[in-house]
Amino acid sequence: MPIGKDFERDPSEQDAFAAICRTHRLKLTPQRLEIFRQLRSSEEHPCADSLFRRVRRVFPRISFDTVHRTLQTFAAVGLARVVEGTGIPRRFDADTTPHHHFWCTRCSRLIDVPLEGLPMKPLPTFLSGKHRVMNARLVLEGICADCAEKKAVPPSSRMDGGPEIC
Amino acid sequence: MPIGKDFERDPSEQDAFAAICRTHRLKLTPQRLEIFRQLRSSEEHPCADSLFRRVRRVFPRISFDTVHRTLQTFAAVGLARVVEGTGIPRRFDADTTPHHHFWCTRCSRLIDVPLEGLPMKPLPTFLSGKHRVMNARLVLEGICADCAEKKAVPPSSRMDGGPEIC
DNA sequence: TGACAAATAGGAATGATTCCTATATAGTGG
DNA sequence: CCACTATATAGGAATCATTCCTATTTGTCA
Repeated sequence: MPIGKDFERDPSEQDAFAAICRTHRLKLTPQRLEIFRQLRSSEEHPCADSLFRRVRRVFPRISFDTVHRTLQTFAAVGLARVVEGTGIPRRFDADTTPHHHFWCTRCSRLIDVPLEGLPMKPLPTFLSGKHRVMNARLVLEGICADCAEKKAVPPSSRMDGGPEIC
Repeated sequence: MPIGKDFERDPSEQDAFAAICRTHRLKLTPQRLEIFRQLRSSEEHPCADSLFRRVRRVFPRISFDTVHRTLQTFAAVGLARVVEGTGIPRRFDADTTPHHHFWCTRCSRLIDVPLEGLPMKPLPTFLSGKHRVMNARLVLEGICADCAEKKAVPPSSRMDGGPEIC
């Protein structure tokens, strides 16, 4: 979905981004603006390294960490979304019957969600008549009840050495 | 969903697993059986390292690689599913309006899927009245049209050095 | 303008995953 | 039951994404 093109040519682009930054109390740095521009103008759901290579053409001294961290910031304030690659180690399920999962983004716990809660339509065999669909994953993200309770207690202070996250 | 307990006590467990292995032309090794047992009897969607630590109690000399590779094999033949952590680098999307994605498991391309294709019900605010839901991700997995075409050509033999996966 | 909190650059450290190679073993046919 | 072969395993090394650390720089606000 090409949101990018119009935004790119819009002379008030910087103003718009400035407003968004102000809303989220983010400092308006030229690096951030460029990272945002590049992300907005790309349609292929880029990874941090891909954006790093592009932004580096404008800011040759920018570090990968800055790009990566900025993207995380964008995701945290709702300026972007993480589509794939949540960063946690691969998690397996022996139950191959259709069901969904809830993922606690704080403790990484995964909880089964039966289909009754969120019934899914039969998957299309082909997307746009071209791409073959083999499988689907629906993950609800949020904070589990346990984490909501003990939100003030950092994991490192737990007596049992912290939760078994997987 | 506790599939595990019954299976664990079932004396024909080994026979069942042997049959499955035969179907998929996998050799029936004691390591594989034990990994399968442990995965089946766990309800927390474990990662490879967690299973490695458990299986090691039975096979002290087993290597992490064996556990990890075996889990991948199970996923490939449908004996297990990968719930989270697809192993690819984080991918970002500046389009935060509700939509889904199709992920080509061969070339890692991500393609937008508009809601019209698979309309999603409004998300529950709380799951089981306890877990707060903030977001949802629906990813359809499969093989994209491009990859289906050039299936016989390994990526390394492409003249352009392979696709830009992100 | 000056002070301060936040952000950046650069590099090092971490952690998951994959690769490599020698050895072992399950499955198969004689 | 034996030998053969393809497959699987153990162990360690290499790779790759991500995160951490620290000194320096820079927006922002008074």
